Amino acid sequence: MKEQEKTNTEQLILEAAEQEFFAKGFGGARTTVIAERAGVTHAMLHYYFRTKEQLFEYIVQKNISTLTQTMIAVMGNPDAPIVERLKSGITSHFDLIADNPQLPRFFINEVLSRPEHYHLLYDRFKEVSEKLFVNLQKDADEAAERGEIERVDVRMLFISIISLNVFPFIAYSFTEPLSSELMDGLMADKEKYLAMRKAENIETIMRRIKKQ
Amino acid sequence: MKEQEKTNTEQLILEAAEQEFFAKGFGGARTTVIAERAGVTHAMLHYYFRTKEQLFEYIVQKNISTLTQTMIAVMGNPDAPIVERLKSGITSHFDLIADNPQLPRFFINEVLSRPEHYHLLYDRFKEVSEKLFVNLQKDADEAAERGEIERVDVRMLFISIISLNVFPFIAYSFTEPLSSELMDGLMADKEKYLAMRKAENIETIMRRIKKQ
DNA sequence: TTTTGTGCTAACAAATTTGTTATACATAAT
DNA sequence: ATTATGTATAACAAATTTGTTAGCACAAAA
Repeated sequence: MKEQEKTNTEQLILEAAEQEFFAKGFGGARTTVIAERAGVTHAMLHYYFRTKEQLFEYIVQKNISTLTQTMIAVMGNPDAPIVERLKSGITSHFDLIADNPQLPRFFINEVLSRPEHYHLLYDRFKEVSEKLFVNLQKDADEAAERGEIERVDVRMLFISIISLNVFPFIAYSFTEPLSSELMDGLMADKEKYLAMRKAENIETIMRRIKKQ
Repeated sequence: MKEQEKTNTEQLILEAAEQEFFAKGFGGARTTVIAERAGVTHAMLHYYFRTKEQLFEYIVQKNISTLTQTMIAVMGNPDAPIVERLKSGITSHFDLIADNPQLPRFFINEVLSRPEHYHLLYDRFKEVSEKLFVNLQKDADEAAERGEIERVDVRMLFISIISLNVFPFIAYSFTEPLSSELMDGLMADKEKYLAMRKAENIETIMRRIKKQ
């Protein structure tokens, strides 16, 4: 049996565990609930994963690369001109988060507070980001030199993009049910709302760098 | 004894509980740890607050009005011209969050997932926000009519402002330790970094509404 | 002085949650 | 056919966490 091919029970446990840990965090999640959700006996959970801690660890490992991916996505395609590069960066980052809407909240809550995980994430991200940051800043500086855009600090831009892209998903459970009445149906159609947000975020960042 | 004047022990418990609940959430927090942090016996916690649930409820109630305040702050001073109004709105919102940096994360994690609290927050916020939204949109529309700013949907602007202001605090524990090396010292001086972020957020929104 | 009530402690009980073990049973290897 | 192996269950044990109780000390009221 290959590494990837997990037994059905194991898969069921992993899927249920991810949902529970994403929803309640490590401290709030209950292994009995995970077992129930997976439709297996409680003992099976401890058979496949000795402890709750190990099961959690597995879920973290499984998702850590996706998160790194999203951070790198923001940097956009280094071969495209700066404006296109940023547009594509924002777009692909937004789309990745849309595919994994619970991921940012999970990592902020559970991973960053634990030094072991934090450092793992940090190392992985650092590996690839350093060059990309320098490269992106160089691109931006050169474009500014040519008068195409304003001179900007790409690290600040990076934080703005992540804020604009991630926060709406973190707060969606909050904003969505509020929407119908309070926001006058702004988010009634989720697909439409997300498309609007994505366009708005691109527009916001484009205007931020636009030469005046 | 007046309502507000709590005994010392009760205060100690409340302060420790807030820290614990903010840090770990309801499920993750332990009443024994709260008691230890407060420097009182475990029985005292149950003496003053019958259950963990009640203690949690108390902390939520205590903080819910602050959160509503922050949301209203974004709307700015309705008497000022639109540009000033938005600038003051962003500034006061940012400053309020800076004073209560753990509040957004706490509410997103703990309150919005619980319908009882969610509805309480919703009702409180709705009370005041509806008129403010209509009023702000009217201001914006009139200014756009006069050619002072772009025509914008203030609800989208509202979400952008909150994203830009709140996310850096939600993710601070994440971004800060990363900063020294990875972000090349961007956040080394916290005060300076926050001032920069605030200015950046104002600049970003101002450019978003600027007539082109 | 006695009584009453409040804040408190220590020990304990109950409940919940995590983790283990003894056992069964199917399937594949010897 | 027998043995070994992996998957499973049910019942149980251990640990953790929450909640309770009996009673002490001390202050204020009767």
